[in-house]
Amino acid sequence: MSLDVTSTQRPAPTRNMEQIVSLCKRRGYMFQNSEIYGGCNGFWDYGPLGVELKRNIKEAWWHDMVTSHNDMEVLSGAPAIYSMTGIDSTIIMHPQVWKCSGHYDLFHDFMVDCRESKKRYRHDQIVGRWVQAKGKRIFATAQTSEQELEQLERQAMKFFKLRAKNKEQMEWEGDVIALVDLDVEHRESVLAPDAKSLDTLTEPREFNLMFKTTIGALGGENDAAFLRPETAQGIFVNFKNVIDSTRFRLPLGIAQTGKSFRNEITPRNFTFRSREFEQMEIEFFCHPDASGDWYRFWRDRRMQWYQDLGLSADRLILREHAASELAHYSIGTADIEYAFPFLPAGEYGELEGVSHRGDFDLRSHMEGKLTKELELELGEDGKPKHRGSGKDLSYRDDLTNEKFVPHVIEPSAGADRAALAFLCEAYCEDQAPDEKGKMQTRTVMRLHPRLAPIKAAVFPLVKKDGMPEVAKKIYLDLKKHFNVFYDDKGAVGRRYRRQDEAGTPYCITVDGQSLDDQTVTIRDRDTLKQSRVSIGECVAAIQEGLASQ
RNA sequence: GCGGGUGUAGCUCAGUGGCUAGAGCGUCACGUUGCCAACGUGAAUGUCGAGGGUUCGAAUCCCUUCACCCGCUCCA
Repeated sequence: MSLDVTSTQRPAPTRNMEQIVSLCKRRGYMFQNSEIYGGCNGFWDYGPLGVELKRNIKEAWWHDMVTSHNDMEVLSGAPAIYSMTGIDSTIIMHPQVWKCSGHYDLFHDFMVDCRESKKRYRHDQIVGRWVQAKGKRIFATAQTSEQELEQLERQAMKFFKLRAKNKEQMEWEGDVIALVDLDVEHRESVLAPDAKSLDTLTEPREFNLMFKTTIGALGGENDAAFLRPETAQGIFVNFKNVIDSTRFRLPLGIAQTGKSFRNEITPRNFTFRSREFEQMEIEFFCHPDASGDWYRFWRDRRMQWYQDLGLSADRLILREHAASELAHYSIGTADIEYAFPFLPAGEYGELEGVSHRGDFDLRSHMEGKLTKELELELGEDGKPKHRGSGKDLSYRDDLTNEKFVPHVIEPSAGADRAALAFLCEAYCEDQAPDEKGKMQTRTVMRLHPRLAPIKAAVFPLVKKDGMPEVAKKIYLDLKKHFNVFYDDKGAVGRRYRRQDEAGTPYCITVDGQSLDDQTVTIRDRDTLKQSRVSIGECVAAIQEGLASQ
């Protein structure tokens, strides 16, 4: 006897971030880290349900991209057959890795704040020039840009309260010089780029965007190392090892999941901007001539993956970076972005970046840190600023005998951001009838069955007449295949609703009829429909559900 | 880093100097229950974010600090 349910159509989900955060805490998806001590800014923990969700996401990714990859046939949209494999590298690596990758220089910016305008600037991006008018001499500044000269003039005119026609009253002296090169004793003459009064800039302060640590119990400054800010470099530095230790041939993708660390300046938006986060990255190595086609293949394939696991196409966009944003060696970079509920309408947050990186990374680890123009960056002494490994990371095609430095396509996804997006997408309040047939609000997490922390719950309809015994046996049988949950407490309707909030796609109920004919009902989370199957068919029925959609 | 807001039970929140800090939901036990949370009875639950101060007395006023949210900034 199945219920007569009318609310099968899917209403527009309520997407209130506060309610989602509240449910995450209440049901054990996510907790603030070190909460009993007041929390730790930018760090979040996964609870009993959250850890299963995140594991399922990572396992789905690894399964879909790596272990189940079909390397015998050309995939739809792919230029050719290709191989996939994986590695697992350490979080702490040789410090030179980050110097050659560019992270060391980029992640060590000195910043100055303006006390008046509250703006923050990179210290090395401010330039200025001495100027004198009305008997006063100041150092007017502007941010480095194409219009920096006009900006300087405008800043100075504003300060001296001069009209455009009187601007010749200003006497400029010397060339435009970087603020970095200005003598510190002149600080009180500096007019900040957006200030009206003098001397409003703070001391330059170092922003360590990488987490610094020390190798060795007695280590000092010479033993400084960094927690990786991305997993990608572990793949690049192991490229040669993978090629030499296997019989893989290009094109080849090497996958890795793992924690990365960045000192985000502003951790914000629940887990979206965390300082410790987990990545799922692929570095796909291919021949330079085909790299454009592979880039488009991966971009589209990764976009489709999120949709296959339930993210709505309406809330996903593929944002191609403009040509002006790209390093000149790159054919393209596309961000896969999701309309998170904490963002204003029309704005999207990045889930994954797919970029064409040319041979930048492998060459950097061969020769040393490269500029964006792919030239070796030199220090003041004319030697390489950061010396590479000197190892030959090029690839020899043993069929054509051609030797080349492979190009790389990098689909780089955030596991925590994916988890957050799936949770946001899944959160839904709909209407379901109570025992009197009156419609009640129901909170349900419509997670894809593959991602759902618990695949099925098993209930005896009532806690008597031998039903618990039958249900427990089914529970133990299912447990060999899936993460399942047993509950015999309270009214069955309440048990259903609890599973709805946990996102459990199926509830199996043992009732009076089960005792006679060895059948049970399976209730679908989204439609509330029940179907009756024999006890022996339960595993197959759930497996079918996991495979569908 | 700046400005604004918030912080009281697992969750949502009430409580603006005066009894032993409350409510709803949730949780647990027993009973009831034969399919969608709100039937009965009973129970547990709080460093009032943390530290310090003022006061006879502080969840409440003051200072410091931490976290979260919003807006700048940042997003390499």
